[in-house]
Amino acid sequence: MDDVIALIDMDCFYVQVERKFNPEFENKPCIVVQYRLYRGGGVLAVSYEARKFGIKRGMMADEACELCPELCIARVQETNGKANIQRYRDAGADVIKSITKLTPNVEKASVDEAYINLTSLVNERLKNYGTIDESLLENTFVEGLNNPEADKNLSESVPEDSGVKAFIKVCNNTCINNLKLLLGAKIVEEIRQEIFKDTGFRCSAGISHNKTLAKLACGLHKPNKQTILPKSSVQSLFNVIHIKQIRNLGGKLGDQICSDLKISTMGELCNISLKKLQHLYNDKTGQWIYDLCRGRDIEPVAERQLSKSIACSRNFRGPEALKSASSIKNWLSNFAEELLERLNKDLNENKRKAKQMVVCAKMQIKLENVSRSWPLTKYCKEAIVSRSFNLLLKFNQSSQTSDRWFPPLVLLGLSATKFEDVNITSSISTFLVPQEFQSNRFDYDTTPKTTIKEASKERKCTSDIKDFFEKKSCKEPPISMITSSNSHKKRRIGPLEKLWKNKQLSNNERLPLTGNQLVRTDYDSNTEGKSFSLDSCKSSRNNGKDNRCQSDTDDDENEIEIIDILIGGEKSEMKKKQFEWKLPLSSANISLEEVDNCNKVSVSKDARRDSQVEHKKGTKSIREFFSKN
DNA sequence: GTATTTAGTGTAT
DNA sequence: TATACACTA
Repeated sequence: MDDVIALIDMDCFYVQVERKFNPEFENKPCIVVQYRLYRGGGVLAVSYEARKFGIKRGMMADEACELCPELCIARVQETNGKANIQRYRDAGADVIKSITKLTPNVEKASVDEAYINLTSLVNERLKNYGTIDESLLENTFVEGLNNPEADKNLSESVPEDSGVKAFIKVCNNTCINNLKLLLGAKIVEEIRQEIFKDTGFRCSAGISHNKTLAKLACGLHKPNKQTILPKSSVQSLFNVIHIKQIRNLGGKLGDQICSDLKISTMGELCNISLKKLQHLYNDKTGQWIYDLCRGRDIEPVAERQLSKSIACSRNFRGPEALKSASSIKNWLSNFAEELLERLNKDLNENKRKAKQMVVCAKMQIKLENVSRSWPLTKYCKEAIVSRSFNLLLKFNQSSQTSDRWFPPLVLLGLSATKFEDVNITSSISTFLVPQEFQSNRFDYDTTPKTTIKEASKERKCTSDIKDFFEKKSCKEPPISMITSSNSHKKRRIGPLEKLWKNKQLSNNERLPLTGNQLVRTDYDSNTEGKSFSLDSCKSSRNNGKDNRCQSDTDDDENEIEIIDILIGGEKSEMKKKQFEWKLPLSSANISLEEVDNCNKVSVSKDARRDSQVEHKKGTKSIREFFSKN
């Protein structure tokens, strides 16, 4: 309850995005529509000018046009006979990126909404808090202290009393939590300005102590405004708020509550005993409702700026219902194609790969929903199409010798989930680690990396790597000098090596290596910074008591750090597993080769096994090399 | 004759 | 884990 949570909600987001492409839509009643054959298509977003005509989201476009003949209509792009909302996804990602510049505690809640946990930022500011001037909160309202009545009979140019002045007074005299909300609102004003500066998009916001209250507050003043909801105003607000207006109560549960208890407001819900709620709904839900109507909600803001799944589906209603195996296969192929395009874009931008695929369908008979899933091992269209089709075949009641399919499908879709990091070092380590110790024994990091902060870190690394390999005539590659105390020469560290070092910097602990010869890296100036050779060198280590590798020189120390990362030490450490290098490496080499006019990475190693030296070499494209598997 | 659609998250079993 | 379902914008 001492937390400060904000919800940012983009105002009629799709309309704003379309206005960027069609500036003539600015300041006019405008809607965004998807499809057109049936009654002009469905309305997805409505500008505030158009809302005055009574146009609502979910209406059909023909209906909307009747309400406002001069309505501007933007249509969602279509690819392969299916609506494609990538434009809005990309715009949404830009907004998240902008917010994340100020704080990483951002949860993407939908394509146009994000929760922000401002608690630590606010506590920072609290330390050197002087006063906050009303003029810094121009677009802020305070629920319960504002006075909408004040100007009702006055001219429109007189603004409603926002309540900010009164709230500042309250903050100075009373509760620290109100002051926190005030500081939070100041930060949100800044965030909203930043979003506008970066993207040109306007948004509304709510500032309160939890997600549910922030969401409710956000809806109180729109568009391009923000609202503080202090704890002291919650109960009186709840007296006029319908149960179904509250987040997560807008569906069947909300209906159930209203009809079971013959009530309609959150205030009334407060009069119901915990026991009764738990009896009607189950212990967990009952407790949750009991807390919620008292303004309590403990759901944390998850630090997550990327989607957990990427999906692609379409309805086939009425006559469109899919009635043949070939049409189903065709659509699966379209979906797989779109999905793979998005998955590859995601892989590039966010360095992660989906590990599970789900095919879902709704059958016309009984409108029964079904889904089947399988482990996704490679991004391959044909594999996805045949696997999903074969799984669906089990629901086909027609003879499989004919093309006829029964019951017809009214919905079909594919969804990719269970994302895992593709780690830059992992492919190198997978190669260097003997086969028999890979897989189970050596499970790379599977903690989801879904924040932009981390993703952009990775992105930066990739471009360094690309630069490293792609600059064909780089006489003096960007070099950082490392001096060693007792070494006779200065070692030059090229960008790729630097990258590994940088990764190490974020990792305090190191991995114990046992019974190994360590590998040494040298920068080869003759090849203009394009290759490394990794030679064996002598080094001993402290036997496990200390996690650090021992070495005689600073130089060795640096090298060992690099090698730790090379073999995936960082990842093992995170999983609290100890990695042992069973086969001593005598040498390893990473280099760039030109094959078929393409730059390829070649990695080779010599490992000693039963006094035999085993030589292995592999060549991959740069992209393959840096992706997992 | 039909008809919000599509894409997400979270929970229960 | 697999599947179904609820809820949301």
